[in-house]
Amino acid sequence: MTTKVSAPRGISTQSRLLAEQLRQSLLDGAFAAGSRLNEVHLARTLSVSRTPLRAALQTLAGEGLLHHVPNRGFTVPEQSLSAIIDAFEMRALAEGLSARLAAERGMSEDLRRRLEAALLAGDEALSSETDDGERRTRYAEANEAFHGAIHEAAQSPLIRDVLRMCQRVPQASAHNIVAFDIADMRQRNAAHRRIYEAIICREPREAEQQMRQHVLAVKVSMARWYAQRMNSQPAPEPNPHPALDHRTPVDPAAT
Amino acid sequence: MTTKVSAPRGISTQSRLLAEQLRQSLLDGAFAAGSRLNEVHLARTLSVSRTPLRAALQTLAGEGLLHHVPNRGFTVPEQSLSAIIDAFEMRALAEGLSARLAAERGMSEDLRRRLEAALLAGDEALSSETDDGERRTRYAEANEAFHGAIHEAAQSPLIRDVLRMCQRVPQASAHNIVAFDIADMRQRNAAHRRIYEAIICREPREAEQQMRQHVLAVKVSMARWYAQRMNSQPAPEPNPHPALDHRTPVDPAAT
DNA sequence: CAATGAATTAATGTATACACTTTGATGATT
DNA sequence: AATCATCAAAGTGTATACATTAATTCATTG
Repeated sequence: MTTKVSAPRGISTQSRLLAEQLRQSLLDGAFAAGSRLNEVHLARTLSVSRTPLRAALQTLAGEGLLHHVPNRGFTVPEQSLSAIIDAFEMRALAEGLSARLAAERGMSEDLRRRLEAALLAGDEALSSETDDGERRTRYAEANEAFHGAIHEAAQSPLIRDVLRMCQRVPQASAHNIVAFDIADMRQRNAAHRRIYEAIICREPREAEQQMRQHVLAVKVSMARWYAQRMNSQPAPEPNPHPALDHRTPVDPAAT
Repeated sequence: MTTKVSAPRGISTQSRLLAEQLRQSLLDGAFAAGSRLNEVHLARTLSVSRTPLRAALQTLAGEGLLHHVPNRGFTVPEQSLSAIIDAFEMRALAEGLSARLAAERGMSEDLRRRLEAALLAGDEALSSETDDGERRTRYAEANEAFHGAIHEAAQSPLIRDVLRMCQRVPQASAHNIVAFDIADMRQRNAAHRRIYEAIICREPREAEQQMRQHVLAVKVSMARWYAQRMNSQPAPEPNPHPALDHRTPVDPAAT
């Protein structure tokens, strides 16, 4: 009964915004694995109609972030431990290929600067004397910027999408560094520097090799962390994120 | 008008069937690269309403088989030569990982039989004295069965999806063997046998290595074929498919 | 005549009504 | 009491109308 043109439209469509928003929530683990997404409920919660919501869900299902069963709707897929390991293995190969291509194709001035900035940001995050949480956040950002610049340099939409697919297992995502202690981070940072060198010196094989080892090292950290966590805390609850209980609005400020 | 329940429904939904059908058409190259898909037209052609059609298109866009721009609809992405090469590189790594996991995790009796059957089918296709087209078709089937069995043995949904993503470049698809001559096929078949041996003997590294080389060899064949084709036949027309030629002309001014 | 811009047309995005399927509950029958 | 049939409730799938955005046409003007 509201007027048909209720919300002020931006340049993008509701579907796109919804997809983006939900993707982020899913990667943040806001929805419990295995849980079912109720369309009417979610639509009401987000103040949209079912049509754009469904469009977004279809997209995310295509990306593998959701599972769809014909007359039973969309569910959040549950990831086994082996699935997480596989995701790291795959990501190591894809990131390696990405680094190799970056070394082969060279980096633009702009990208090179971004890469160096990311390295410096990593250094700074490690040397600064803030509290642990803050350090993690800042290192995670630097880490993501570093890898992102390389992905861009590779100039391959396919690899970008493959990497995105690897991150559909949130634990294998590039911005997940929860498993790191400070020593880990230092080692990762050193590895970044070696990768950077290899790319700048245009040594494809070296870049690929270094990058693979780098990602596999992350895998080991993650596996170790998981093992500990499993022992001390038998019920691995999904990340209780801000206001993201699946019956509360995803983001109060989101319009 | 007709009653609402016009078509006899199967166990699946229209959206799913449409997605499947369109995916096949896209992989077969039935739609010209760069062409725009008109929803109303396509819906009429396929005798469905726009809603399930759009659902299918959303899914395919999520898979990367289509491109979507907000108020301009769905288009078939154009693949550059480098994109094709990248797809092979990525596929080589993913298939390699797949083979490695198959070797690590072992094959069930059923899968082993299927693998052997695929090998025999390959042998037979090569030794039989049918015409060339028939031989290709049969070899392509054997090839797909061989790789499919390995993918299944790897038991990794992620890798399966990554491989599917690699095949969104139709030229890099496992069932595309148009570039092969008989000598090529024999070499491929021999490689299959080596891969089989490695997997059965539970030698993960060997399996991975052999598989990578195998796929990269296919890449070389394909590249050679493409080069020839480009010289002799500058206008590579897309495969004219059944009743799906509704194409809206590509804007000639679009560069 | 070229260029610009309003009006027309077509195509996509969204809302909503309705049909179909699933699921859970209720009650009858054994 | 247990089992199964039937039905009600809720949820998903589809059709269609309408809104909005892009593309085209055509007239006006410099």
